[in-house]
Amino acid sequence: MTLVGEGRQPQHGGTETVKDPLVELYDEAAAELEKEQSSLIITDESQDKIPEAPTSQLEKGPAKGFACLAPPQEESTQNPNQYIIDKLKELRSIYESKQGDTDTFKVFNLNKVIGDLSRVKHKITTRAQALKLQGSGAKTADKIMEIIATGELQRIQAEDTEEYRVCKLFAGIYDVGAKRAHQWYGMGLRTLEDVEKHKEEIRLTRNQSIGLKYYNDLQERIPRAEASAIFDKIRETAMTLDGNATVYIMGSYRRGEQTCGDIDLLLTRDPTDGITHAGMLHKLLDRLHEQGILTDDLVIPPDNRALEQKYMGVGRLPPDGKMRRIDILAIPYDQKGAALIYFTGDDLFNRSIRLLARKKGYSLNQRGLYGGVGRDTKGKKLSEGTIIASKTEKEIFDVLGVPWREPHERRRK
DNA sequence: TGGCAATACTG
DNA sequence: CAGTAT
DNA sequence: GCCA
Repeated sequence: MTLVGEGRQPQHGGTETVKDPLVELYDEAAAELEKEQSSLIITDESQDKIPEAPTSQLEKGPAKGFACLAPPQEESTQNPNQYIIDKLKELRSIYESKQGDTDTFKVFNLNKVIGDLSRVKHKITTRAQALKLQGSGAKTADKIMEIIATGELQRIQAEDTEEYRVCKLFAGIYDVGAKRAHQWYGMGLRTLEDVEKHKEEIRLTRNQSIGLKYYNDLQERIPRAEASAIFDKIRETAMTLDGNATVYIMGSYRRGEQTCGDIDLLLTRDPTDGITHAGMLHKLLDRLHEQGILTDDLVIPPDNRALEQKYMGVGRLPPDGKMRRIDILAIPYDQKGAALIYFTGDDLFNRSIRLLARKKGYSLNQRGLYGGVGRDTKGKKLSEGTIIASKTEKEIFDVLGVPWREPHERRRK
């Protein structure tokens, strides 16, 4: 066991050559890591040999567009394009609240642009520069130029309607998305009080009621120190159940962010003594309820003996902390690496690295990296394939030729 | 012009 | 299956 | 919305 010392490592593994002109940046980033977060996350990254890559579709590494291959973002320095980023985020928020299929991908695309924009260190002033950003085409470049020229974006003002605002309010309720939000708007609802008042007619689900009940608390970010305190309590409780339990805190906390959207925990246990964590999650949940840490369950794992389970719920720092979203993922010990990647995110990084895996003939999910995956002509998965790597993050990164990225380097901002 | 990550739960 | 969530 |  080493403390977060997954270690930095060569630029690429496997057979691919990912050219990376900014190697120095990695070293700088590495030098400035080793922060408080380290002490809490214990990752056992044993150095297993890396299996050979399957016959790859790609001769040379993908040239661009993979956030997981891009150099880490600079810390602290105020971004010179912040005002552009802010406007694009507003636009993204509008697309998010729409229902159409294409809107989803506009969001997807804007995420790329915003990601690249927050990574770029020079101020964008020309259309040519705007066009160079990843995910930025003619339309986006025009928008960026408009923001530069006027400080505004007409598109935003046009779409900033009552319906948009109300739907955004509704979609803040857990288990309410764009569809239901617009549906309720169409029924004439305008406020959270309206929703409460008409809960029978609109057949508010159990989870939506919970989401509504704690609306304000759940909208708030969680201070890092509080997340840490909740994590400590839960870990202690787990340790009383089984001294060999392993509990990690993941998500935005592991990425080193100062506030977290929710608390993501990972639960597992080294089975070398013949004992697994089977059944442990349910016991843990019971204790956490007794302790007043957990107050409401959103999704309880159906099979309490399974090694892989996902719990979603609401809880707080007792006795009277604000209500927080808490997820606990139990996973088989040997899938720790893949689970760490999945649960650490961020989502853009995950999508990027999964896309890269697929392009190289693998498939990556929360359980591991698979080779020999059968896919139809459209890329739809037909067969599972065989597991290639899953124990450590590094092992998976190596096979994919992804330069090592510390958790705090996996965020787009 | 089709694809854009991959998977699980609820009603 | 549609919708939501991670 | 962008890109292969």
